[in-house]
Amino acid sequence: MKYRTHHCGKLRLSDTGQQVTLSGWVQKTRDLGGMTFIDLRDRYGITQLVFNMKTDPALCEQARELGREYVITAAGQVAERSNKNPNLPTGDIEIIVNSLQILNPAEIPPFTIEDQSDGGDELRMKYRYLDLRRPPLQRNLMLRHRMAQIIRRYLDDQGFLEIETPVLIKSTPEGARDFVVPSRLHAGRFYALPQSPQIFKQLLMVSGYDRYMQIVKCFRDEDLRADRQPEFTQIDCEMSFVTQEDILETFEGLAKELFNKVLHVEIHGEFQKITYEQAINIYGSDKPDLRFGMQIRELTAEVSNSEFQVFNQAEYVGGICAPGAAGFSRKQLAPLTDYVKTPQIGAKGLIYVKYNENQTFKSSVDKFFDGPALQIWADHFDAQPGDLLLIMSGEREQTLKALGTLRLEMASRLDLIKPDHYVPLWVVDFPLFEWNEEAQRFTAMHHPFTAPKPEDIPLLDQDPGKAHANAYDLVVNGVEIGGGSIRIHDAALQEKLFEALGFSPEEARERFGFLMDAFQYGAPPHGGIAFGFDRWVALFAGLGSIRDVIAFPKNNMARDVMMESPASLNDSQLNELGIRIRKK
RNA sequence: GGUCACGUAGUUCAAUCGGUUAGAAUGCCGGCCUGUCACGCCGGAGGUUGCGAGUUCGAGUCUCGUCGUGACCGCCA
Repeated sequence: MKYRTHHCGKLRLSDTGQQVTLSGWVQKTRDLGGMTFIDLRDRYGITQLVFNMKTDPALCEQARELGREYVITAAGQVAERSNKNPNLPTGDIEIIVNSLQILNPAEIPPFTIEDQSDGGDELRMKYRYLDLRRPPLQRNLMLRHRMAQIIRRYLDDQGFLEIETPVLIKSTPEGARDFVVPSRLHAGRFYALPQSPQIFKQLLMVSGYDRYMQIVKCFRDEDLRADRQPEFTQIDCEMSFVTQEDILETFEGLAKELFNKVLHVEIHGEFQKITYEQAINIYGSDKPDLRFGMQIRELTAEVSNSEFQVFNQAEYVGGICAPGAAGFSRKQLAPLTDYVKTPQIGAKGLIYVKYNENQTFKSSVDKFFDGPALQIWADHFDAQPGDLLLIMSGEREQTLKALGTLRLEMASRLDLIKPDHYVPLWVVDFPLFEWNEEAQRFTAMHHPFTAPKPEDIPLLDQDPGKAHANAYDLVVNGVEIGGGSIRIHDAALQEKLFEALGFSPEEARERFGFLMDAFQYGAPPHGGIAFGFDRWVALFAGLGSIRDVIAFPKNNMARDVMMESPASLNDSQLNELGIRIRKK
């Protein structure tokens, strides 16, 4: 027998009269008594089957017994409908069925398999294989597939080779926590799963594969978020004999290709570039959303000589100008103040200045600042009558960060963010190091193989915190899509960096000796980039969470609630691995 | 490690200030129905209010603990 001659999205009016066979899932039965309609679904669409009590009562009775999600094969003749359904691509036709076979009955599913399911997140995750039957999820996975194809083709055209790297590797001291795999053949030793193929792609450069790419799983044992999974997919790339400019140009091309082919969005001209420092000062974030303005402006100098102690004692005073928001009532301002004072944001307070339409001012600091003083502030923000200034003060870094969060919050409250609007940009000149309070030492901001800017190499000894790197991120609409750097290709400089990061020479040798050895044998200058593929797909799908662009994701406790992983091992497995579980 | 929210019928939700028999929609089951496509109409079944303790004359509602789910902070080179 033949299961199908066509799929369920295929048949049109022009196929009328054909004898066809379709297979799929019963989406819905509509039993009218004398006749029964069945919507048959596969991943291509829905086709209506029709059964008539008058022409074939036995078959019609059989059709009435079908439940939701039964898997069936139906054969029959394509016929024009007397009542057409304009909402369905196949809505002009139906199949007058003359043979029906149940391939597999189905339990009643715990939620509806429709565009808008009635099921909650928890239930849909537990029955992920049912959720994946729904068209929105199928569209997401198809989008993901299509983007992967475009990426491979584009990079192939550019001469990149896709080369696989190992998944069982060695734990490295820097960066995220490693997922670890015990070795049976070497009891007491462990592999680690790669946080990224970083070292391997650099070794491939040493080996002369001057353009490498891979769409590859990476693993990080850290706490999860809506846009973070313990295993996730990177578009991992590396190039030799290139400058930062060469890399940005190449991958700007990739980004434009994806925008164009997938979203039909044409991005004209070069992507904006701003430095890390600018991003922090103007947007309070290293991944700014440039779909709207409302830039942060510093006011520290302007407010320094007042009676207002809060400002006088602050390292930093700054704010944003919310356009047209002077009409905010007390009822709207109070929750905003509460919002910035939540522990997550950690601001001490929020000062507002209403620049009224009649050019007067009303502020929460009227006691300390008169009209002319506030006018200076307003001018500083290029505020128009009708705007609302929101000011915060405190420690510089923390206040900028809080202002950045407030900026996003206000944009959403004022509805300033247009969907289907995309503003990509490069954030460049990241600091080489950041101070880690917990470890009381510098850690690499990007990773320990990132090259310092040549002019900053002397700073490694004098003031490492001030050194910048040839490191860059691609940011779109406030989402960090990818990042990379020019790498160190000199063994001596690499050694110096390990030293700056606080590794003893022995430690560096133990962990990365093979890399430094490799650099002794003719390492080309090289650099690269890695993109968060899941995030990129989610961005294009218009989703805030990457879960729905991953077929089988984990929940926010890193559990797979469908298969119930992670799970215990039995004693014989543990014995074989030489592992004993410590109680509590 | 921390903060917050939620957990009631298969499902999505409701239940006033702590008050009497925990409701609705949808799904499900049965019946009727020949042009439906959110089919319609009639009827029916369906509940350990996540779990445990406490306060109270009385707890879905308040308190504590616990488990689960989600969001965020820390963390994520």
